[in-house]
Amino acid sequence: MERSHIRKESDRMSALQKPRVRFAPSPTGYLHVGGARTALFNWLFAKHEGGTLLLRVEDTDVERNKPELVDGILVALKWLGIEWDEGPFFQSQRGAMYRAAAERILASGAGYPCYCKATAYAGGDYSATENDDHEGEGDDEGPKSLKAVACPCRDFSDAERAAREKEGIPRAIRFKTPRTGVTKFEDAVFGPREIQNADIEDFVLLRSSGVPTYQLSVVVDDIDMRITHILRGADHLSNTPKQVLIYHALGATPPIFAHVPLILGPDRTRLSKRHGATSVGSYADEGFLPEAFRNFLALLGWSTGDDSEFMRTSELIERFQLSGVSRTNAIFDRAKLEWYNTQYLQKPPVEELLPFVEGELRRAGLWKEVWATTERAWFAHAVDLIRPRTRLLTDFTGWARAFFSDEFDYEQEARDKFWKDEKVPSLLAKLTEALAALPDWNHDACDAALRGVAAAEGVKAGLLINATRVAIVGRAVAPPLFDTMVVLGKGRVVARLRRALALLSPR
RNA sequence: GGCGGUAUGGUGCAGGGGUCAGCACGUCAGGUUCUCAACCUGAAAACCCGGGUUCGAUUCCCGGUACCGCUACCA
Repeated sequence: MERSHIRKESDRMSALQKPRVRFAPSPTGYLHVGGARTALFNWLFAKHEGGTLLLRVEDTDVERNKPELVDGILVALKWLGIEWDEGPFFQSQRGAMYRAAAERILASGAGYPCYCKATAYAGGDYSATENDDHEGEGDDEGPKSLKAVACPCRDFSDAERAAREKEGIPRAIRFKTPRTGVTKFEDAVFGPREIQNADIEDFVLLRSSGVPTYQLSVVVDDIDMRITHILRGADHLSNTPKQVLIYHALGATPPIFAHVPLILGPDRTRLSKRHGATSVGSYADEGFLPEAFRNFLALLGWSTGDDSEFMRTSELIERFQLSGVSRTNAIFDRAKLEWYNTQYLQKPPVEELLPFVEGELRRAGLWKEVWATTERAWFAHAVDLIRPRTRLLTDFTGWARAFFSDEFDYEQEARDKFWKDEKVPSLLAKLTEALAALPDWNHDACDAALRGVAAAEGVKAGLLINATRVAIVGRAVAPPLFDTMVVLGKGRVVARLRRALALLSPR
């Protein structure tokens, strides 16, 4: 795997070789929008280049990981339409490989055993002044007020080590970072990077428990899995030099890095629960379409260079390039997301939308099988009529519920607004008779019947139209009335008018 | 504190040594309509600050500031 000759071999073929990328979530929570965006970029890049996407679960931290969360992450990725070609692989099952790598580094002299009690020699404040950390966010504790200093074990003699081994003191393995020189690497987004080795501490590779740290396991896996490009959050930018050091210690050539800027909340702080929904699952539940979400996410930190905004997934894939990735953190703008959702609800052919509406109706327990078979045309027609006014899939079971069920409420504001005229009951009664007598049920016939009643009663058609809308769909806001009547059908319209009349004139 | 990164309207992105600094979302005001959405018209709204370099900087360089990240036997 980390054999350098194999590595060189693949480098020689790199021009012909398709990229291999990976998305490597850690199961410490649900899939959040930042992770989703990283996954999306990896996927778009792989698709664009005809490469391969791997999924790797980074679950080396026994304390923090919750295996039951893995499934939720996979489900969220699938919802997003991101499919991986290989994996998922679990780091928790690859321990032997990491331990072997750590031992190799130790043997080569690039690492050393550390017998300190875990974090025992950490000391000193980052700052005397900035200890203003507000508690309560739960997610990021950790000794952020402590600074690691050089470990004394680095300079132990063989005798000193032997003594501790004999005592049976647990041993971690640290990287012996050179005290001089610089470490360089290339980042496709941030450009060439160079940092002083003196600024890199002797980080731990293998915990005293024998479990590897992130720094070691990523590198070992990325080498083993022949990853060619690492696309990940910019929060890893400062860690990269450490990893480059490990690559070298293992005799491997580092891949190309591409760090993507972070996504922040509206207050420019790291996105967290306090900003509202941050998990992609919650957006699915709220009624967002995966393609809309993808389009929105893709343009967070990436652009085509021209002013393209609405791009179907195929176009995203076609146009995605690392060179278009921005270096500035982006803020998650829900209003824009909603705009994208309306676009995807309204622009594509109705057929594309049908499965999603079906799903929504099923969730609400309103789905009827005939809509998939004998009444499919009706269903498509209804959806097409409703969708110009929708922002979320849940609108289909929300304000548009009356199209799919006879059980619906009369919205209070709608009644107050359009039923308040005292002529409404008698108007609706006359209209009911007129409609019931109609031989043909179509847009123009309904239109003529209603306007006839309005004219005969000396009222504006709008008054009756609005009152009728409330009567048959229970809402002030709904599609044009006569179209609605046609979709609902004569029987239901008349029945609903009668029901409304009963409500209006209680005995 | 140290190290690193970033800085264009409220937001997401363009742009670039000389432009009326562009697009989109959002906002506001009109128009249209049977409600609402859509649609049409119009409006307000930005190059962080200070030094350089230059005939000329929003653009290039340096400093400051702000923000973000890393600084864990977390990832």
